[in-house]
Amino acid sequence: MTDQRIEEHAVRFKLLSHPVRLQILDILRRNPECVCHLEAVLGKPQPYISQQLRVLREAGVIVDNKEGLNVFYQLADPEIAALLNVALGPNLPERNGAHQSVLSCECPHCC
Amino acid sequence: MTDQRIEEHAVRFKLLSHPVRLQILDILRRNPECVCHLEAVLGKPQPYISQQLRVLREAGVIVDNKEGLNVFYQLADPEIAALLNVALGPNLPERNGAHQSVLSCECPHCC
DNA sequence: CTCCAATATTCAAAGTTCTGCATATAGTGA
DNA sequence: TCACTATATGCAGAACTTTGAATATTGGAG
Repeated sequence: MTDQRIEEHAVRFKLLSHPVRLQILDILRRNPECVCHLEAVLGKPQPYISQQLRVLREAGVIVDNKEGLNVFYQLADPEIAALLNVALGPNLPERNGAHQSVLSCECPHCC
Repeated sequence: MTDQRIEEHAVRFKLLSHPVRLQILDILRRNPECVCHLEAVLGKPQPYISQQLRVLREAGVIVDNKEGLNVFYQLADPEIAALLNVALGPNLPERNGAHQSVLSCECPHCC
């Protein structure tokens, strides 16, 4: 294992070592979601969510998808998905694909 | 997934997000090793290695085993082992159990 | 074009982690 | 006992992260 490869893996783990980012990834591994949805679920201010999304986006772990005014993010990294499966448990079929609407989110997917 | 469980997982990932700690864990998942061995392999000062070992020990991820003057550490956390398997690749049978002696380490296991 | 809603960016203060260095402890053998 | 070797601890400055607040951008509706 070269030093550089170790360093890359450490950087990856650092992305997962922040509670809000970890929770975002746990949500996004089930479905693509818009920022307002994450804001509603996590109960954190929108600029704060956007900042964490930026960190994940710039690391290549998630990708964004614009739909009108809304931006939908989704997990785009199979290795991260595998780590989440091991750490948090598998992304169960009944959760998978079943989009959970959230009262306080008014985006087209929730309403 | 409760906030507290997310927090616990984030703390776990943080342990793995440091290059020296990650390298230590990658070595220890193969064999128990003494501090002088890690010092020789990693090329870092001994107090620095001991400090990172302390972080891992206090988190319950490794345990220590005194043999005379030497202290041998080994991985003691199956979940961390599983994460390392996914991230760094499996701990291969031919590596497993075959202790790699290191020239600059003078401990009883290396000499 | 103008306004509004959704998201992104910037910046700075507070907190945390990293790292090096000096020093402490504990076990062993003479 | 004393000296020596292996390991552990404490501490402080530098570097990095986190978080909040203000502000900017972008796209759609009217």
